[in-house]
Amino acid sequence: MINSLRGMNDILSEDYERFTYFINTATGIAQKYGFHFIQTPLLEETALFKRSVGESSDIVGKEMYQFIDKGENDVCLRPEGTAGVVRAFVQKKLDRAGGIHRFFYHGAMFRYERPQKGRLRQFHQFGVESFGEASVYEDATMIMMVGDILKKLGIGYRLKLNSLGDNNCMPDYRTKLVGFVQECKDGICEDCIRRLDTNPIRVLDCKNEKCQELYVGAPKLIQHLCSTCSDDFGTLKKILQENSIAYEIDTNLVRGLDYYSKTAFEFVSDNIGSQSAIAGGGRYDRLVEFLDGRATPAVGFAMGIERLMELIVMPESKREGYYIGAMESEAIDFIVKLAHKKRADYKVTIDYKAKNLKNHLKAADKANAKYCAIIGSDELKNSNIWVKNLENQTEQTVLIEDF
RNA sequence: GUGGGAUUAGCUCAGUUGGUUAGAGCAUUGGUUUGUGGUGCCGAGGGUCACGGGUUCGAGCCCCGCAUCCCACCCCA
Repeated sequence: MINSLRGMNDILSEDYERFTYFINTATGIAQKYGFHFIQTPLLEETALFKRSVGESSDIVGKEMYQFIDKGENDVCLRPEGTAGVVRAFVQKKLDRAGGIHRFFYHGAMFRYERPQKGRLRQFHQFGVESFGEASVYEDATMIMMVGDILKKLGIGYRLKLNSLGDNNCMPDYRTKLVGFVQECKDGICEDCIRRLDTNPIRVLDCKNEKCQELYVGAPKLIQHLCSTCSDDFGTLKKILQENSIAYEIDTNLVRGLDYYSKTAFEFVSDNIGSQSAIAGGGRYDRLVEFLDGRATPAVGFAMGIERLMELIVMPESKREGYYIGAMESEAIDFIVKLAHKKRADYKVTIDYKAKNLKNHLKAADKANAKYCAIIGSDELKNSNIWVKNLENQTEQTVLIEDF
């Protein structure tokens, strides 16, 4: 027997119901916010992710499905969605068109990691990206959209918030932080020593307790923001408060992708094990430029569909359509015809075997049909059909032409 | 990539110190004397005990390897 690859799952039956329910819900809400669907390829040039996600990130450093194709191109299965959307945005020259462009997408992402609950090698994300709007109101709108989606799905969450500063204040802060960490270099872990060179900000969310103890007195990012960043962060908090969205400031929230600036946020759930992040996003005003576009402010987020699926509260399934059966085998051909006609407008389940009424009712119930329609010897004689409403238990016999 | 646990029917799980033919519930399926379900009763089918080796008179059980899942680290959605 050939099995699926490690960390790659089939989605069917109940999982598929949840999956599509999520996609439909999220899509509906994104459209209400004025976003448009975009689909980008699963395979992209490796350089795209190296330049956008960043070589210092774990994603690019060790988790990419990277290979050389038959044309000797260095290509990669996408590990995340933003890079491809930005590439498309620049390629279609929308950066030069001006105005605001808002997109949403969903699809498979690939990361070569050790799988566990809520972490797969092929997983699915739903994400949105907004280009051309520098206002922090757009950041708040993103957060509200995530909040709306989670609320509609019945999912509880905590929202973590931070600001990463911009070109003005981040470099100064980074220098200060590096200075601080150099002072306690003897006590920190190997990873943090490496981070000092590659991406010093990332020491802040080091999980090592010893490191965290040493960093307690480290300079805090949000205390070193320039006035623009600081004002925007204040405005963001105000907007969230006014819209009744609870948040907690997490000065160590750095996020794993290099392209974020200013607003960074993460939605976490306490009910799905250690992989607790269910959505994450933020502002990335410099990424379009990095990818050879005209400088364009941008902000976005992504949600992990598999992690969300465990938390979704599904609406009650309602009885739907018809179950059609016969009690005499001579009637089978006729009910096949009837079902064909009825399927133009309704979901129809049909049984090809003649059975007694009790068995048909059982089967109709199992099929979750709203009506059970049966033709027996009486009905055959009188050209009518017996129909029972399985919800309210009313029944009637009607002429075939009225069915 | 490193460490730990698990793997028995379609699903959830029992299975004694190694000892005949490996069990249960749910699901599937058949029947249940006259045409009424979701909730009665009686039956049936379904297992290479993950896979590959080894020890033993004898292995679901012990040993080694391997695959997958789960947990932790790492990281993230």
